[in-house]
Amino acid sequence: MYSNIMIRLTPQKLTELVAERGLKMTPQRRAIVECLAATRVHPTADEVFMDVNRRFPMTSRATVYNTLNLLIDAELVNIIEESGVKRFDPNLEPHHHFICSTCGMVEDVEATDRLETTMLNTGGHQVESMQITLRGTCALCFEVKND
Amino acid sequence: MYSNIMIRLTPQKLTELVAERGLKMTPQRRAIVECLAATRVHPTADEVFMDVNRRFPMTSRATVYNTLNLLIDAELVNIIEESGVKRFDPNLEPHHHFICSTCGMVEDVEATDRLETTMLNTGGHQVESMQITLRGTCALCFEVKND
DNA sequence: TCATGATATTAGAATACATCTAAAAATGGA
DNA sequence: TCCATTTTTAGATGTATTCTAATATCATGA
Ligand SMILES: [Mn+2]
Ligand SMILES: [Mn+2]
Ligand SMILES: [Zn+2]
Ligand SMILES: [Zn+2]
Repeated sequence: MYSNIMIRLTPQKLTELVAERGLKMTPQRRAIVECLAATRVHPTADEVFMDVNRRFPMTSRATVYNTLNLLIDAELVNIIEESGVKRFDPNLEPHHHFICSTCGMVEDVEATDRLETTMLNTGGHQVESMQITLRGTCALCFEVKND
Repeated sequence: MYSNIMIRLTPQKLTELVAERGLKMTPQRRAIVECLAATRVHPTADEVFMDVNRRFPMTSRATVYNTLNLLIDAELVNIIEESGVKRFDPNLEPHHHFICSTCGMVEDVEATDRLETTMLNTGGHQVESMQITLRGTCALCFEVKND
């Protein structure tokens, strides 16, 4: 379903980030990155917090938020906002998203060359990124609805 | 710059909404809708609150939020989330957005037929809408940066 | 017109998510 | 191992939004 050449945040990338910024490697940072690297569900900060605490209790929310913001700043994770919460995306491959209006599920949608070459008139602004969000009803919710 | 056939929220549409839902027409609702109908800046709830209060003091935040949510629910305004705040969009014409990473300005970008006919593989989900967000540096911020 | 019941508005409390603080703990190089 | 520096922590604070319940307004029809 997913190609294994997908560009992703990995624990190795954390090591590089820590090295090049003169930061320190800590179990919390490693646990947060391992959690992100292992998931495709675009977790919220709180979901990361709960997941990390399952394996490494007493990790604080502040550390989770600090680390997530560090990774955002280093462009090793992307951020998606939906219904007032931020979701974190470790998939670095340019891609888009489908969001289910019923269950809130966020799924990756492969980017096509056709759509990347934007024909949009952007009124003289410098465009640096393009993100497409598709909304609708996911296959599962659609099935449930027509039970 | 903007076509005048643009589909927009109008005070008349509020009147229809109020009628078909058995709601009441109030000065607050009218003022909020007039504020939205007159702007192209995609205001936040607080910006609507302040604008409405300039002409109609003592309007509460609760009423602004209630009315905005009523309009969202009736699909007479759309919502854009950016940096943890919701922005409200009375432009009902299908269109996209450019967001300046420097000043936060949100500007409409015309939708093209070419891009509307999505070629994306959506994994069997029912797609109901598609929204493109372009990010970058607006012309003004770019000019300031190269002063 | 006025009374009545339904709906809307209000100020402020409550909630949710995120950031900040400052004291304690952990890290890694000398 | 020591120590300066960085990180973590619990809880406080901030910010955006929703909730509450008392009061005000509206619209209907007697
Ligand atoms: Mn993704
Ligand atoms: Mn718009
Ligand atoms: Zn769903
Ligand atoms: Zn700008």
